[in-house]
Amino acid sequence: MRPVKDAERAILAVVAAVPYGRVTTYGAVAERAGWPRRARLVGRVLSALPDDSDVPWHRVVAAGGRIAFPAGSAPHLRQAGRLAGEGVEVRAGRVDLARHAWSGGGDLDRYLWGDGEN
DNA sequence: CAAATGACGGGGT
DNA sequence: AACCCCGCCATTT
Repeated sequence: MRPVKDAERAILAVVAAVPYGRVTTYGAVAERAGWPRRARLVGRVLSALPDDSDVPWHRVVAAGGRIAFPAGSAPHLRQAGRLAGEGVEVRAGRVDLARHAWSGGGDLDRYLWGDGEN
């Protein structure tokens, strides 16, 4: 089994667990998915998502709360718009992580690695 | 097969 | 804050 496939599964599970109105970073997702220092891999996986995907990719931002897409680009505006729609304030292409960052938490770890399956 | 690329991150200037 | 540079690594040139 190609390792990167496993990573993809875990990464998507983590992103899917980010609550409405909260955000997290590529690095944090990688860490949480069990692939420390693989932030780029997270970006790669998200870039492959179909447009109709239910995965809340817009809740994932770069380090420091910065939106990873070039300012003014279509994807950038799309992400900023979705975040604003959830009550997350986006200013100068970035969000205040201190205020909106997702603290992981909950039953995610058990869901991923916990007892028995998955 | 070597070099470039990118939805990244961190440190230094 | 704004850059620049380098480490990182799967993919694509």
